[in-house]
Parts: sequence; structure tokens; C-alpha cells
Amino acid sequence: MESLRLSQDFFARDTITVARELLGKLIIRRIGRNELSARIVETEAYLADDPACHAYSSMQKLRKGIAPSGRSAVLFGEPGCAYVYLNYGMYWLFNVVTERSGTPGAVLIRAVEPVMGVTTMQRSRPHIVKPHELTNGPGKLALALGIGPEFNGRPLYEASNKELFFACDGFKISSNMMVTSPRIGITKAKDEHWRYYIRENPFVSTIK
DNA sequence: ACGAGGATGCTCT
DNA sequence: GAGCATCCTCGTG
Repeated sequence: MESLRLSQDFFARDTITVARELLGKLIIRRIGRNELSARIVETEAYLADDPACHAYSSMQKLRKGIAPSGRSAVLFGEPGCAYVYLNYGMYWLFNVVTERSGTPGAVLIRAVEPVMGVTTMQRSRPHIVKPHELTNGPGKLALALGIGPEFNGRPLYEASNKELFFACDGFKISSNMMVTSPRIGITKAKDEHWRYYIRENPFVSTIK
């Protein structure tokens, strides 16, 4: 089946809806003549009034009239742009910006299932033996798909951007196959169930 | 399978 | 200076 790029409208909605609907969608990554694709199996929502969101302190300042700047400025910008940031000084994490411009929000892509270009992904992660460990975490999938800081702020909805975008191929998930849980690895707002994953999928990072 | 500990650099206080 | 949306290695079971 032909896969179609997700438009900006898809992302210009509330973050939780986008996080849920991204499950089962594809990430397409073209590196030269090489096409990689992977199905999204785990996401997390990060909201405007959410202490775990990188935009949180900028939101406080915004109420005093100070404009967002630095790392989190992208989160206040156009929906459907990439937000890529360095975590623990070592790993790049791939998010997509949500909500209307002016309202911050993002969905973290936490795990994917490789569809095309598995051998290329393996070259990016040469020490990995077990297939499911190739892309079962946000840092891992960024390495496997070659997603780094050069993509931060890039509009993924524009047709001219052929290197990285989201697509729909008609794959559907029944609601009983979607699991909701607390987000992983955070200390703030840990009781909010804003993580979503596909039940029994071997590429999900951890079962919790 | 699972838990502890270390690597490493940016952001915020 | 503390904290951090992680991953890998090495131990044990």
C-alpha cells in the first residue's frame, strides 16, 4: 500500500491525541538512495502545563512577558517540526512538536519496529545482536535511523523535506491493543499516564 | 531476565 | 552545582 506523508494538520491538535494516533504510523528516513522505514510502537506526550516538559519553565516566564528562548523555543513554534535534544550528555532524542503555534507540546518517539532498511540500521548499531534491541528505546532508534541535531526545528510536513517525515500506510490498531502507562525515566508528574504503546509488541522499550 | 553503576554535556537555579 | 524524557556493561539468578 502507498504510504502518505502526515500533514501539518495532524500535529496541530492536542498532544495526547497526537501521541495516541502516532502509534502504528511510519517514520520514513532517506539517506541518499537508501530508504529506511519503521513503525511507531511507543510514544509519550509532553504538555504545556506539565513539569516534565522542557517548555515548563519557559511557560512560567511567558506569564511575566519573557519570550521563550533556547532549547525549548522550538516547542512553541510550528506543529509538525522536529524537536531533537541531547539527553544525559550522550543521546539524541527525537520528538515532534504538537498544538497550534504559540502553545508548546511535543510527542517523544520512544520505540519503533523496523520495516525497511534493517541492515542499514544494524550498521549504525554494530554491537547489537538481538533484533528487538535495535530500536527499543528513544536513544536507540535515533542512532538506528540516523536522527541527530541537524533535524532540530525542521518541518517534517513539507514535501520538500525528503530526508525525514511521518507517513500513514493504513495500518490500524484496535483500541484494546493500545496500553496507557506512566512515562519512563522522569521524576516530575510521574503519576500522569501519558505513555502509549502497542500491547505485546517486542520492540516496546519496557513493559510497565 | 533484571538491577546497579558509570559515562557525559547541556540547562536551569 | 544539581539534575537530567538513556544506554551499556557486568554482576547475579
